[in-house]
Amino acid sequence: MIITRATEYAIRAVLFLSKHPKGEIVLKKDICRTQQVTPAFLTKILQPLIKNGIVGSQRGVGGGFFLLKEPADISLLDIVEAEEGQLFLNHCLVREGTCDRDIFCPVHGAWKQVRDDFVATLKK
Amino acid sequence: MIITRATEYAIRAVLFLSKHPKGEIVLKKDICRTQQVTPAFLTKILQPLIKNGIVGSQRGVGGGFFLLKEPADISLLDIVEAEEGQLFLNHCLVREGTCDRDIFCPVHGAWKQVRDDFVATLKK
DNA sequence: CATATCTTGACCTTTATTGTTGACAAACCA
DNA sequence: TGGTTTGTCAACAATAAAGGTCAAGATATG
Repeated sequence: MIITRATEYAIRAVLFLSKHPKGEIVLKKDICRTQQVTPAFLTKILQPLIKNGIVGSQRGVGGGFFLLKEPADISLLDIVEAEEGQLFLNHCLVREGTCDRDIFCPVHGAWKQVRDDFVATLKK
Repeated sequence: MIITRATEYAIRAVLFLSKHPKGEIVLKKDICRTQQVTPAFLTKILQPLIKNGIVGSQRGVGGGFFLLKEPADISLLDIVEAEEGQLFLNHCLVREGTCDRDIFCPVHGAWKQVRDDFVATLKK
């Protein structure tokens, strides 16, 4: 019940990118140097962010990465879900209807609320 | 970012125990039968609950397990923390002061709030 | 075309989860 | 007393997930 290091690095990378002027391209090695992560691993971590339209990339000489959104419009939830997939907390909630206990299980509703509250807080 | 199966079984076991009259001893095999978990694994799962004073046990003929608290006084957080240890969500929060970024990192405070809210919801 | 840089997928290592097993301790009963 | 039932505990094994590396390929620049 803890976010992965990949997610943690992703958050730091976005934070680092957000400190640069909008549209400015940041070199991978600059991110690595400041965030203490190897280039190979950072590459892997950035891909989900790119796929989810949070970060943009540019190849070739002078290429690198940059934010595609306003920093204020990026929530922790966006990054967490980009890296780890949709957030469920509890196995029963993974697929609605999978858990045949939802009708009588008093905890089912509680988990749903916990999840929803958690997601709501991360969105802020 | 999901609870383990061990925690999930623990919650079910507590739920099952709570359906029995207070103080009534429930056989391990009855818990196993109804919750689809092997006796050996259930034994392992129940130990942390016993160590944390949530469940009591009785050896010998007619022995088994029973709740030590009123069901209403047991929160999901009690069970989750018994099984998985204290909840942090984020590595920075694992040990206060470990993360030298807390002074300038805008996300640090956010995670702390997310964690606190999450814990508060689980307590209910 | 040569170089810099990102992309992709396969691969490897380490750690955590999910169980199982067997020796042992305590309660009960005859 | 001694056997039976049941919980306790620590070690072990299998599997899954996380953490991380690498090399071949694609694309932009000059």
